[in-house]
Amino acid sequence: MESSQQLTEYELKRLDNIRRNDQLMASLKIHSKVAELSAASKRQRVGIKSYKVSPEKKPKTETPIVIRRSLRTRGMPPDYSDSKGLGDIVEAADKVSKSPTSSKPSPRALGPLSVRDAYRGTGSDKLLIERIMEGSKKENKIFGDKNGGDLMEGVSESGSCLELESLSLNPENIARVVPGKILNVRFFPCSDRRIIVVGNKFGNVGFWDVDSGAHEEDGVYLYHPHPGPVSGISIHKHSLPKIFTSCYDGFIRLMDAEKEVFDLVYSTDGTIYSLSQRSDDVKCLYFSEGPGGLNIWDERVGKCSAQWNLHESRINTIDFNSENFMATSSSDGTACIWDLRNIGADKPKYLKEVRHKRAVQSAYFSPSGCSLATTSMDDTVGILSGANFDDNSMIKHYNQTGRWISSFRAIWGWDDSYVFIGNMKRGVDVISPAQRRTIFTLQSPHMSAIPCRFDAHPYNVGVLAGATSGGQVYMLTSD
DNA sequence: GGAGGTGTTAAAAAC
DNA sequence: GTTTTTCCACACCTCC
Repeated sequence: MESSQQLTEYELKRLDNIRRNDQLMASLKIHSKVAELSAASKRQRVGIKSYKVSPEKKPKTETPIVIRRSLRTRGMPPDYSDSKGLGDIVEAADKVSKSPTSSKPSPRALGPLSVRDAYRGTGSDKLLIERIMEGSKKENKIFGDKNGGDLMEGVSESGSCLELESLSLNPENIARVVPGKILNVRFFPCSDRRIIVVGNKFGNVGFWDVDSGAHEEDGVYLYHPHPGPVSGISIHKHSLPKIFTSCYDGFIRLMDAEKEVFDLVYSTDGTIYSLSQRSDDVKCLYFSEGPGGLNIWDERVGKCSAQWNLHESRINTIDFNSENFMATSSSDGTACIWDLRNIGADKPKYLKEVRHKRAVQSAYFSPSGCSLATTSMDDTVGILSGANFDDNSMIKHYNQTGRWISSFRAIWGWDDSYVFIGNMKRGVDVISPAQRRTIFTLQSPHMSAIPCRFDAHPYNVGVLAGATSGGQVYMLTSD
């Protein structure tokens, strides 16, 4: 064994650096996060696609190391007057850092974060960035040719476009994309490719390029752009290289694959619970903030163009149909439909309200826009349909997920025939709104955890992504 | 009425 | 293989 006297000056200096880095990391409380990610990478099973974490990587500008305590975590009500857009960020950072009582975020942490610095993988993410850019160029060309129209493969004019019995899980289509609980899952809106984006409770954003073919990274890429749980992911069909993500800690970032940066779009002391965009508007972001607030961020003016208080408690989802209607679901036990042309600036008035007995986790419009599906902790899935959404039916569905599993959210398939929702027996329940009952349950021996959050591929009928609270993603297909 | 405490639940991590 | 840990939902209970 070498004694310290035999160490070279360089080695001593290096050990000293390591010791000081350890102290710094301990003081910033990120040791646990690193250990967690390293441990997770050791545990992965052979044969299952998984993220791989680089243990050495210590980025210079790491957002998560900033101890940033929001008003909420300090037990104080949110101060909406302090919400800052991009134009005011430097000023906001200065103001906070001068405060003697609050912890001091680095102003750099409030700026853009390079994709390279946010990356946590072992290999290169060059292939992913290339794939995203390729997909974007192709989609933009298609939309240019088709004058912006949507094209869905396999949709027939009448009846359902999907044979339920053919929906299955191929063991090849399983990947561990991030560590921990997934809160959001989205397909990249690209017609000839399956790229799945997820956000987890640690602030990671993971990508799974399903059609990548076998290579070192398994097509799985892990980033860490946020300090807290990722509450929303939005990728507009007509603005493809741009991936918006929001987090509980009050940040909205834009991953621009072209610029290779996670830009900071919006920052607030409030909690951001959900994020959405309208299909006919690429310039505005709709997001929920604090207990019941809903804001519209307008990119053209660089600030919020509207701020409403629509609910008594947090807004869990925001969705739109093509008729200027917006649906919100809230933990106050209601879901509401709003007419955006006539919402009322001061005292917003809903067009329709659905009352559940407990918190409402989601409210999504059907593909036609004529129905609404709500999911509530009161063990029902509500279907609102008919003229003026006057018909309301409540379908029994067990939704008690406990605290470790993300709450269930019923989503629509590729037409108005079916609604998909997870169940506690590691299956996917299919509800028929017409029959007002669960008509089918998809189960697979390969599904080792409960799929709780879903997304239907926007162009490929029968391609359904289910995400679990252990970081796994299942891609069901109907081949 | 609201602050504070607790039970629920499944999967990963640790043993 | 078994036990421990996770802990940013929510509902329900008690106490003040």
